[in-house]
Amino acid sequence: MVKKKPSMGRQKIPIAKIPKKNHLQVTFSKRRSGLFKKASELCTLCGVEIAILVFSPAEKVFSFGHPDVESILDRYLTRNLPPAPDQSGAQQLVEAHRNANVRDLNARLTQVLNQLEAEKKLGESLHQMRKASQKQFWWEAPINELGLHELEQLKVSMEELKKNVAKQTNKISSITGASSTHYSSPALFGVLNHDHTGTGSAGFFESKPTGFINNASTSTMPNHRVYNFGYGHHGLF
Amino acid sequence: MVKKKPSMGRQKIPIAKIPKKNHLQVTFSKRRSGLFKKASELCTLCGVEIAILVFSPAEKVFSFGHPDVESILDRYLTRNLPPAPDQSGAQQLVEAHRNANVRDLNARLTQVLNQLEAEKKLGESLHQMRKASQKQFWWEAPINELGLHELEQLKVSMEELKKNVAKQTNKISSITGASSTHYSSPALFGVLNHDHTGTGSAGFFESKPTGFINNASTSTMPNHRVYNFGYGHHGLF
DNA sequence: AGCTATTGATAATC
DNA sequence: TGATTATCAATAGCT
Repeated sequence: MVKKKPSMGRQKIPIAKIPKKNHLQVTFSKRRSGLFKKASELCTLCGVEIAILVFSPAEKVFSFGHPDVESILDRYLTRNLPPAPDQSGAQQLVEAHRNANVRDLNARLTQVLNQLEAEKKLGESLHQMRKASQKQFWWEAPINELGLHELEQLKVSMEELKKNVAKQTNKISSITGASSTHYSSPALFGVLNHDHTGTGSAGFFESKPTGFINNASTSTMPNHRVYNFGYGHHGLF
Repeated sequence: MVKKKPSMGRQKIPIAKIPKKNHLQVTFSKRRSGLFKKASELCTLCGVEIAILVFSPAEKVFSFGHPDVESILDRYLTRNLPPAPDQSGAQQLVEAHRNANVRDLNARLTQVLNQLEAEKKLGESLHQMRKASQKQFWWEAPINELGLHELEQLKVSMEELKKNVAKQTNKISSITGASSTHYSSPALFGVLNHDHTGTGSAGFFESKPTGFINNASTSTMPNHRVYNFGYGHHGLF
């Protein structure tokens, strides 16, 4: 019998930046198509409109849109558009967008600062916890070296933390009138909910080239004139 | 003997508009979450920037963005819009100034976000440990429960946090201007969702046989903290 | 690009 | 809306 060599098959991978460039490229390609496929299914199943923009590190743009990217961006940007004096439509859009951007930035900054304050409290609790633990830097030791005693200490400490968390949580909740959602990812993602008039969609993979490429499939564009708003990178892991 | 009723489990469904409204709503919610999660994973794995806009039939907009929707839309729009044709020098100055402000804001925001991210990761790590600890003898198999990767993350997170909290705190304080530990600028926004919000249910270490997770979305929105490591979130509006 | 072994996502159900 | 289970779908590692 010839010994077959079944591939190792899929293996779990940590959700962290893939180090090997070529591997990353392959994964990017596969997962991007997977993402777009998911999006298209969601469009069909639920009759929603979706636009996805992906900026690869290589200055390429991949976009997905149903019915098309531009109309969705317009809907998004045009929401609550403040009346602007005399400007071209396009300029108006950009202008409004920029203003909205500044407002959002300010709002977010303040909000994040608040949140940070809360998180810092948590961190402080952690600090206390650590102190409560007899072993000072237990987490810096290999996990397998942790003994039963240390782990018991950890448990006690976490109970302490829980109380602080609950307290802090109440504080936050009362300060802010929570009533919205948000999502987050490695760095963080916001969810905006807006009232908006719109109708269901009809077609599926229609595209509306307006000078850009875009389809329900992948589209790319060269990157000219990068207007960077000063964004760094993410990645603590 | 009561006959058990194992669910039929997942069944294949045709990719066509779901007729039943409530069913559609459920599917939309689930798949939207899945889509956003996939996107976030892609962000992390490949270091790309992604924005997703979803217009639900219910007139709502759900957006996902890393680092954030606005900056990505900016990149997309500025690339596809022609440079402003004719502007007065003064206008240009105003523009530049405003852009500088935006850049500063973005820089500060990014900085704070990075720290917040670290804090959140730590919180998530603890959350995971708590969950694992609900099982009686978690310390006997912590590595299996959490996974080596997660444990490594925990370690890194805590080291990161320890180093940053004090340092960043000072930075933030100076940026904010006056107050050091104070919830300032109550501008015009307001929801702050905290990760560790408790529902008033059992605490961290209460021995509830049934696994429970503290969720605290205030209104009608889902809480996606259930994700794996590194899933923090924040609110916007 | 194709092929599988696995992991991961999710439809059905409570 | 959240949790659980049984399946189905996506994809990591190879060729």
